Amino acid sequence: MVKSLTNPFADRPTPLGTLLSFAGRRLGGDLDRALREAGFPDLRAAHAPLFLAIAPEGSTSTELAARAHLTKQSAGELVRYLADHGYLTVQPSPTDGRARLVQLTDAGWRALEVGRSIVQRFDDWLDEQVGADEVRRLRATLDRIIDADWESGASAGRSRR
Amino acid sequence: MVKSLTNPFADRPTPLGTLLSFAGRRLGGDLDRALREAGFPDLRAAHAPLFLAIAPEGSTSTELAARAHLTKQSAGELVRYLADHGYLTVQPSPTDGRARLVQLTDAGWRALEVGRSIVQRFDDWLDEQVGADEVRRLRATLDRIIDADWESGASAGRSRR
DNA sequence: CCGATATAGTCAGGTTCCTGACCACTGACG
DNA sequence: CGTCAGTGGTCAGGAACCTGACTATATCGG
Repeated sequence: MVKSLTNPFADRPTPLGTLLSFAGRRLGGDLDRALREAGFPDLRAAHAPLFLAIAPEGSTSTELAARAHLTKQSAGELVRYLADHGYLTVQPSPTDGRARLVQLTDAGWRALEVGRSIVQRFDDWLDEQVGADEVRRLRATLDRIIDADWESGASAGRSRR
Repeated sequence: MVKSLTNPFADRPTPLGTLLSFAGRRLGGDLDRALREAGFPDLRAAHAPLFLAIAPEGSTSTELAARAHLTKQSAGELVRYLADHGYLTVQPSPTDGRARLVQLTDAGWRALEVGRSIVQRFDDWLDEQVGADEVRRLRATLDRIIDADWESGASAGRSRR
């Protein structure tokens, strides 16, 4: 049981995008739970890419957005949340009047370390399940999909984010 | 440019869940766009697993939720939307007074066909990019992740959805 | 030095998911 | 044949994304 999953009728395989979303949600939920159990109930999976994108000397939220593949709006909201919860500070940039510089606090650095070890634990589990080699392939294929450029013909619309 | 992606500092690899979510969003967006261009501006990627989960004779929305890996609430909302837009009908089950039976309309069947061909087009592109073999591995690994059971020790909490 | 254009960030509002709490009906059992 | 655990579905509310429109500052070209 539990084996049925999507699509028992028809020969149609589940669309890859759907499958990726399922898997992403699954892992995200697991990470949320692990963070809660580790004593960081106010941190969630969505914050991970942000933490990883912050340069030691600080970054602007627009930089974070670009590196974390988010819009400026989403990044800005997450930054506000994390600042409110004491994981980072935001101060005006000394060199650019428009920009605001984001930096990790001590609590932020601690959270980053804990998060890293949790993620490591999952990676280890997966290595064991499917093999480190397979995991490498998986990452490579995902990278390929993420910055694919398959609009070939069609609607002209260039530009992204 | 555009090549940097997450995490240029530190040795830390992007968490796999994050990567999966990026890729899923990316493909989802592409599918949305393709559907719009194909003349179905009111259909989105999120609807795909639902269409695929509907049995020819009809299914209840709770069945759809289980097969599409969603909560009853999410499935119910999507069903309402698709019914409002004429892609499916909802009628009381003759055999169970609580249940409501969901079926595809003619428009629903047409949309299903179009969607299938769009997804096929992307699958072909990906096969060509990374090889059919690689894609098979990818699907297998994703399936593995989706119904993984890695809570080993910890918090006892069994049950899921 | 000034106007055009680009960039940093915000505000408003929508979509797709989720959890928790609840009601209505079913079906089994004592 | 009446209670009641189980299940189908809804309501309320929150999280993490998005697009589009806007303001304020920066920078570049003449």
